[in-house]
Amino acid sequence: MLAMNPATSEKVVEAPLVPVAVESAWQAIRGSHQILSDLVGKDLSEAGLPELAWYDVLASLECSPRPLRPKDLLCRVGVTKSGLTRLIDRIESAGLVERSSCPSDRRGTFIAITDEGRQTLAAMRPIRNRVFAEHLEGTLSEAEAEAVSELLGGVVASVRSELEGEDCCEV
Amino acid sequence: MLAMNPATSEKVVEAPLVPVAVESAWQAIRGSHQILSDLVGKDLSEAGLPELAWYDVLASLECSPRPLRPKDLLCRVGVTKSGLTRLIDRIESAGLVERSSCPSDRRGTFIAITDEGRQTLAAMRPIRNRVFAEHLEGTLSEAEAEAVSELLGGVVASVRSELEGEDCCEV
DNA sequence: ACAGATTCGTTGCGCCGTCAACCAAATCCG
DNA sequence: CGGATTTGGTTGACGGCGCAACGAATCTGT
Repeated sequence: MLAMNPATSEKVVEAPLVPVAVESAWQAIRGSHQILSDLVGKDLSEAGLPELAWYDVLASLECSPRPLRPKDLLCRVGVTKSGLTRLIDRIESAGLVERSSCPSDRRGTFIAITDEGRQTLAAMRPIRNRVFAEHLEGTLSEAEAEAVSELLGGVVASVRSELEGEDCCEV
Repeated sequence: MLAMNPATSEKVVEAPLVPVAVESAWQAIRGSHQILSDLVGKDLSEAGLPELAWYDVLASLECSPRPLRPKDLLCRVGVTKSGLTRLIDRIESAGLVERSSCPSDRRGTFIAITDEGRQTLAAMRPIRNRVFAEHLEGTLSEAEAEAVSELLGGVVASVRSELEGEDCCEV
């Protein structure tokens, strides 16, 4: 109702106009994230791992050559400091990790994966992989997966660099 | 340690082996989802919209030609029945939507967006769009966004069709 | 050396979400 | 029709998470 004479004005709106492609890309990201998280989370929880985040913690701990501290884990899991404290509490009381004190910094805590934690992780890994293998078979070729990884990885890197060390860090 | 003679066995492992591209695509999906949700959620909440999900509800209600009921909204937002009930509770007590009874099915409830809800949505839309415009500018071209939408949209559709009407439906 | 600022991890509080149970209404089917 | 099943939405109990405040340890600058 405001644009009375479109022939004389090239841009009648100055609000940022997001192309439909971006909008639907965003919806696709949300959708795929939710559906895949659900799938993996459900299978893992049926196999005995209560939360998807446990997997991230255990995997990060196992593949790291040196002992990790909560602050190192912060970037690998999508929670805040306090959330991480309680997450570790739970995993520890399940016997999969162990806290120990860090000698070089007496505020710090080392989080170490236990043998049981390693066994659990070993049991969960194929389950997790099977979900991807089964549900992406024939839908997302390796080349396509690489393209997704390239494009979205670029987005993540770009946004991270804009925020310039606000908090995150990623793998 | 098990594969003693790789020359004579083509496949030594039978556990599903997920290609690295799929793994990193998954990480990219998670990362981009988290970082973009954070960005949008933070901007919207600073502008007065407490949760990102409110936007989805309001937008769904506004663009629908006919009145919607909770069960219709279930697919648009990533929550369960009970979660949706309470979500609507909150939005309603903020005055942005209104419940009314559905005449054709007396178990049902109509959720209608109020004028205030429409105003709020109108105020939020450009804020949300600005986030994408600013942070994807120069990082994700329209063609690339389309590619992402195509690939991940395909994944979503494929998985949904496998699950064959388990629950979700999507836009 | 020392006061102030910063970092690391924990904790109290409140909000939000799921699960399971529930009630009411509708649908199915002999 | 009339009982059994299914569907739509709400509620109670419970658990996870973020925010803000805290205490302890470290770092900084003079």
